[in-house]
Amino acid sequence: MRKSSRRRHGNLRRVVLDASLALIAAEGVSALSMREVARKAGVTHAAPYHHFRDRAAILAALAEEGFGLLAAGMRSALNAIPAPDVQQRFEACGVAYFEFALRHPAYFRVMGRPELSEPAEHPGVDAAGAAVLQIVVECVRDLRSAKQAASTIEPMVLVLTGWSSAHGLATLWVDGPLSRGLLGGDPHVMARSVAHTLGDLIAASGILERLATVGAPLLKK
Amino acid sequence: MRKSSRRRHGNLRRVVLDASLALIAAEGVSALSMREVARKAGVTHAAPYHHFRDRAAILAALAEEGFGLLAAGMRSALNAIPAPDVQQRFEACGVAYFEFALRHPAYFRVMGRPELSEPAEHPGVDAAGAAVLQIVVECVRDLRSAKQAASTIEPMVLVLTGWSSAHGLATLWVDGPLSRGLLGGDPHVMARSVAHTLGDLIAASGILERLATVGAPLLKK
DNA sequence: TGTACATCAGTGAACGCGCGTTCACTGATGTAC
DNA sequence: TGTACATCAGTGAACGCGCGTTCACTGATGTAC
Repeated sequence: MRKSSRRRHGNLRRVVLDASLALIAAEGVSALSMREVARKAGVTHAAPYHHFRDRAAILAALAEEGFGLLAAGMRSALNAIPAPDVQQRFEACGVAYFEFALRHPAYFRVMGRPELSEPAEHPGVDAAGAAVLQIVVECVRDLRSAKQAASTIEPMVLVLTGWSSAHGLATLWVDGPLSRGLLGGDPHVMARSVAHTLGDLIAASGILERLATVGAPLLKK
Repeated sequence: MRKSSRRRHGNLRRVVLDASLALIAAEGVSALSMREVARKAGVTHAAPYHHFRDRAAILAALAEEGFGLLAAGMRSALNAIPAPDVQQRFEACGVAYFEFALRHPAYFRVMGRPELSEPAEHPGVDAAGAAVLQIVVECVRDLRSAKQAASTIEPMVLVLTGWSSAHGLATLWVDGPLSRGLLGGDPHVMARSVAHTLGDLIAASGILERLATVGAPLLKK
């Protein structure tokens, strides 16, 4: 490639974003620096300044893009399931959320640390995040008409569910949007509500009697 | 304070750890540098090297300490509830986990990013983390004998529960111990298991019929 | 179609800064006698 | 109790490095005529 052909890149904004994603996926958000990303993009370290004011601007662009992709993924997962199967749609919603994180760890990392994108200066980020939450709300709303029986649940899966809920709520508070008033609640009440919900669900589902027989071997360990 | 009185600190290891916690709580893990922490500890920038080999050694010490505190908090919460109340104990377990994160955000941040403490060089960290998981497993094991009826659950709380579970599982995979083989499973199976568990529990609990009447106003919005 | 010109994305040198790490040092403390 | 000495935690100077940011510049591209 001749030196001259690198002028008037035309595409640098996208190239910088992709290079940032690669960097963040490989070494974490803290590895993202203007100079390193320029290096990875094959461009002088001052070039990205023509497209992004600073590091936070790159992160904000990635966060907004990521929320858009996540929302699209969840909507597409939901569309693949007939409207009457509300429980499967609810489950698909959670699965899609996780699958997104698995497929796009760099986006997920940036989205999970809203303080890095200086939300006050980039309102689009919060708006894109709110759109995702809206999907979850719709899923739960749809659940109101469902009536299905519980199947067998393995104890270690119950452990994982409980752990995920607790860890997720904690993360959403400590490093996420909950502490910034998203659902506008007291964190202690939230914690007790979620824990109590899981407990109630477990108790009312009749799963406990089955655990005694079906799941016993796994918990022996 | 005379200059001479600062010699033979005697306490610097603890002071450095506390200064690190303050730094991490205020500005995140990436704000922790050897020089900044020394400055905050009121000591020359080379002094901490007599107690910690490098930055990772400080983080490893914090992570191990944090897991110990979390385990102690969970055990103490469990001990406050009579053994027969297994569902309340299960709920208290999740609440204690969250309360820990709320009270000790700096510890929680470090614990949630195991790669920073170079676990290969600091095996005590993983051991301390495993001890916490063991407590959750015990809680679920105890649940096998419980039989209680579900009370009323608010729809937004159900949203929060689902969101927390999905976000928690995703975080535990992307930036946490799950991807390092802790429960030794395929992530896609894990995601489907957790989602299906929640769905099953919701369906089997009979909560759905009640949502139609009790929770309707909240979902209208 | 061909030419002259304006634009502005990318260049490369330069600045000051905080960082990690090393090193010979020094002096407060604890111990042996 | 008093003295001499060994220890080693903390000092402060020094090194090289990558970073963010600025700046005058330059030359490929698009447009007007």
